[in-house]
Amino acid sequence: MKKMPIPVVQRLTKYLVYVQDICKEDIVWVSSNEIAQALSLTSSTVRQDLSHLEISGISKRGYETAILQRVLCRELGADKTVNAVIVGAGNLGRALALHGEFGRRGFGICAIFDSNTDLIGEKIEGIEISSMEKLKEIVKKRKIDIGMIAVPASAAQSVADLLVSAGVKGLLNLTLSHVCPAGNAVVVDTRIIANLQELLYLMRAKDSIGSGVSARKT
Amino acid sequence: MKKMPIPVVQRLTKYLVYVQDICKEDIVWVSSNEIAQALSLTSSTVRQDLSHLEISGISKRGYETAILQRVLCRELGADKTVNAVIVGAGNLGRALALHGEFGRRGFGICAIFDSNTDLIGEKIEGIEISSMEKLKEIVKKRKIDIGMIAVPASAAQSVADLLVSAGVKGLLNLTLSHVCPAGNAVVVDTRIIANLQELLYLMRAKDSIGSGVSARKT
DNA sequence: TAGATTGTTAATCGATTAACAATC
DNA sequence: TAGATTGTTAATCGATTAACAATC
Repeated sequence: MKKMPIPVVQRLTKYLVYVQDICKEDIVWVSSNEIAQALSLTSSTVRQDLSHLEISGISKRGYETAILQRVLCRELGADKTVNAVIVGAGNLGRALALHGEFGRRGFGICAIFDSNTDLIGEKIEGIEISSMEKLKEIVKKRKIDIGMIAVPASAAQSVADLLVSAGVKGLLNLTLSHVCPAGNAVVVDTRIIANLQELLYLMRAKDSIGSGVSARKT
Repeated sequence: MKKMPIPVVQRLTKYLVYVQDICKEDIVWVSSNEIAQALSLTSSTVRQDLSHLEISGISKRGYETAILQRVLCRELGADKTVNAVIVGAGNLGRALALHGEFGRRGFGICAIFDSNTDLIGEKIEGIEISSMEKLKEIVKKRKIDIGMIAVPASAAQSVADLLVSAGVKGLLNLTLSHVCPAGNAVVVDTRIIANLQELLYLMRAKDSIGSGVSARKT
């Protein structure tokens, strides 16, 4: 029951989205095979993953969608609101603040910080941009758990350190550079640009566009 | 030399960012151990990964940063510009269009599409928002390779199908729902929200915040 | 009952780590 | 030369897949 492997956790987040969808369509039962089909997985993987949860399926029917949704929510912590702040009020930071999905998923953006003093006081979605000097105070006072780093790559590490010293427990790094997990905070990278490069590699691997480097060896 | 595992490709993108950084600082040599330290890896992993590349290090010195950078660029296709379009001119789509990092990394945003006719004609960073009806034509004419999906989750699959039928070879899915790879296009998910849930799980696993569900079993 | 689907164990597959000879 | 670092092989570790008895 304890300590799921990361790949399992990542798939659970997919199951949750899918199950929420079909719940809305009033589908009551779902089998491991249906989940697998919908998410391009195998039913074996799905059953293996779900075995980490406090849920039992029923032969010939599968899993009750409502229960599955509830259990997944609880396991992923999606049933509680978590307080987060965004550092960096550039395009990315703003998009995050404006992106309604966070709120819907239980992530409450409590504040936005930026080092550009011209921006201080401006409001985004009702959330005021504050100065970096106030970060520590606000994070402490409002019991912020998560900091999202949306600053230029070169500032990422110092912002991470500041957030952790202010008491944040988890960091979402939207930068493309590596952030060393200071203290015992956890860091997860979003890696949008790395994802694009990964995509490019997969595309070329598939039908060998480009490069044309014929593995000269011997 | 062919077909690297995905985890290796993902790390190569990190190496590239790091090596570009230290190149700018005029550092000429870097050892597997230094790379490992900087990116929270082991030197063994780094050497294993670099063995997939057409590069040789030198005992006692390591790898020449300039060469390493060049080889990584080539391997990841980061040395050529790739044409991409964004579908969805909401907050996320706009942030992507405005995010200079794409351009700097060789991803040229050629067009933005949206189904909201009120937005057609508006310009973002000099790129005009076009109607969905023009997608096929523009993708074909401008030889677009990559489509970024920044629409509501419910529309993701149909947008994906449209992009693929227009000739796109790769899809970056910014939605939180699963996109089935149509045709032989490749899909990579960014999963920002899933990343947040993963982060939350890791945070709780670390110092057991929340849940408090004591694995009742037997 | 017959057939479908779970839950779980065992087998396979793949990735990471360790170790060490080669080499600069 | 001595010591550091590569490149690579082998060992370990972990995740996915296959298989199948249990069960509804």
